[in-house]
Amino acid sequence: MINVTLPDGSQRQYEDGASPADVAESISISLAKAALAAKVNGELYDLNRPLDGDAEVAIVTARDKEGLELIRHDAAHVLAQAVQEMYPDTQVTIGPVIDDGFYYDFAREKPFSTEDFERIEKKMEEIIDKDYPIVREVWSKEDAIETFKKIGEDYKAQIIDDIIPPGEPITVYKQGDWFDLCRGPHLPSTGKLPKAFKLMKLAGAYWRGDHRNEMLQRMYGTAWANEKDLKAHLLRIEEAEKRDHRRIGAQLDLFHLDGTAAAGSVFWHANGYTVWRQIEAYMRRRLDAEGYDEIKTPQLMDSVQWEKSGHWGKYRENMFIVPDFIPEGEEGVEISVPEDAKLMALKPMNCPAHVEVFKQGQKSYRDLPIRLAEFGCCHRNEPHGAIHGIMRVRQFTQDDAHIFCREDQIVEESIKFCRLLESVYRDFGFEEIAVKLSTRPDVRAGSDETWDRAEKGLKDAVDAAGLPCEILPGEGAFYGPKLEFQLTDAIGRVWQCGTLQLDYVLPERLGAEYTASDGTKQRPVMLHRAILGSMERFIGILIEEFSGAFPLWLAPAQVIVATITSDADEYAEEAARTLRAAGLRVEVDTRNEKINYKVREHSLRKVPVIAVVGQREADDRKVALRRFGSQGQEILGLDEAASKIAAEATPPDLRRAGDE
RNA sequence: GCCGGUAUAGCUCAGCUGGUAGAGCACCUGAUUUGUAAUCAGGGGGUCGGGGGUUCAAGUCCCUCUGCCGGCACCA
Repeated sequence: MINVTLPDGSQRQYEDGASPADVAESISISLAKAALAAKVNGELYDLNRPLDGDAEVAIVTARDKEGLELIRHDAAHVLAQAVQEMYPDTQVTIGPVIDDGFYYDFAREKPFSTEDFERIEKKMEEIIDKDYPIVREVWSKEDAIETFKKIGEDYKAQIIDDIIPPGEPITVYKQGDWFDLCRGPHLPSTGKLPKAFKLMKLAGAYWRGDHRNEMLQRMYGTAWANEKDLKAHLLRIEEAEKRDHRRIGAQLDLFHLDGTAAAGSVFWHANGYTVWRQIEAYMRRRLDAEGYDEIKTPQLMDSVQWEKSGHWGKYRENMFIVPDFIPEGEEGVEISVPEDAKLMALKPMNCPAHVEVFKQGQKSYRDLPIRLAEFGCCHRNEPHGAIHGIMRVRQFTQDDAHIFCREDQIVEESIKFCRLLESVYRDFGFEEIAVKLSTRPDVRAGSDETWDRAEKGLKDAVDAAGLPCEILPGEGAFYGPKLEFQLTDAIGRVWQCGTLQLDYVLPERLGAEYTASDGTKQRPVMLHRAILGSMERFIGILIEEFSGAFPLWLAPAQVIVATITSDADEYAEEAARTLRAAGLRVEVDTRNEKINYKVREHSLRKVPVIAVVGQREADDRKVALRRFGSQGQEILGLDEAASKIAAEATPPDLRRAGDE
């Protein structure tokens, strides 16, 4: 007999060899029906896998996180089986669970088409209807490799060969005639898989994620516990697409992109640039208050400078090179660059230039830390497939700064930075920030003691700012560890925004030094840091975060004064003057249109406040305010309205200053 | 850069098996002076992404280049 402890603490006895399925059945018929797998002493078990002895058992159903993952994992297997039955010339590779679903990578000469999806889904449903038992088998590594090789599954054989240590057994799951290498666990049979899945997209993916390998065909799918959840998910995607910054950027006339005229560079329109200017002004105030010195450095620098910094050797293929010469010859004639032309490069980053500024004159230990900030416009020749809206561009402006400090100042400066970043993100409405700490890579500069101090310094800084942090071992730059601060866009794509990187190397390479208290020359440590990351990316994320309905302080047009009849035109202009005098961005709409039409149009533009004026308001010197997102109206005296809206439109940092 | 898809009016899109382009919105003109999410009528606008080919004839078929979209790789 074996003793089983259930999650509620109660105990039951079972025959030797009993499985979680027996446990579920003994509890209730409905639980037996809903059971997908079990947690046995914390480890996930197949429902029919016999218990090894006394155990704590929790039955997993579709309502558990693990249950949903099982469903998705099985959906991937059923997909693979369906595809191989329909296209026998296909090899399977891997098919993991991801957020909201799964994917499976197939190797096949001929490309699949999304038009095949419907037929594949039908085939998957057939496999579910056949209700094949899913059977776990334990094979030896050698047998497995031989078997998979024999049936032409070279990728599988390779996976087993590479991943499984010699002599260790592997598990194989069979469903009908089809089987796959898999750690498991799985559902007891294919019939348990809810018909609440959908194939979503087709994409290329390199075998093992390495671009030197062949490209496989990846099928993405989504799978849920029931049809209702699936529908809800599809609806969420649809809603998220409406928030796409590229779409809203066009709708609200914020910016445009022209891949032919300037691939990967943004044409900012007045509306979008107004948002930019508010953000820039805000950041400038925050930096001023934190003791930064704002500077401006050259766009083009001699290649010699980039050689010194090390960028020329390592990152040249991502830099825009500009030969410094005067073209000769007739108009329309091909320009040839003289061989002896000096080469310049558009800056891909600001650091070397900031070191140059630091190096001017003598620096004492008393001067440190020196914090040099720049809204630096950088160019990077990104791979074409990487460009994405305004999130990943080839010309972008960083809210960059470099802190030159002594080693004993690192922790304090890092803490100050994390606190500032946290406060800034909060001001923009971001509560959840993902923080990653990338630690020392195998190949690195500097001693272990230095790395110990640096990594601890960054970790202490994040902790002090009260931010949760994930460690990415070995992901740091060769010159130092780094913190990355990530935000998520509407579709769930994660973007790096803020960063803090410790650097002992560049000051050395470029010869930055200060005079220490004992009169010796010392190297400063350099902290590369950005809060927003790039203006472009950050604004892109803001657009998606707010669906284009910016908070009042950021909105391109804050108030629209809209007339009902032309009798109120003159008063509308006066109202606008009053509102503008209060510091607001105001537009007037005196067009010969119905008020319904105007309200609709400005609501679609997501203008925060519509001030309606008709004869009544003109007579009483009032305005009827309608807020974006609400139906009601508030009638206020003109002066009162101006001061009230202006107070609401105060940027968060100035509001705090005003409160104190 | 790689795999797949895609490109028609300012925008969103229609245009079957080849027979020299169409809708809605937007825009312009006129009428309408209107009280909180679309007033009515008329009008203008496209060398169908570029180049090449097949054909009596190409938006439609083929090749190629470019951009864009979805992934992958990359992201100092």
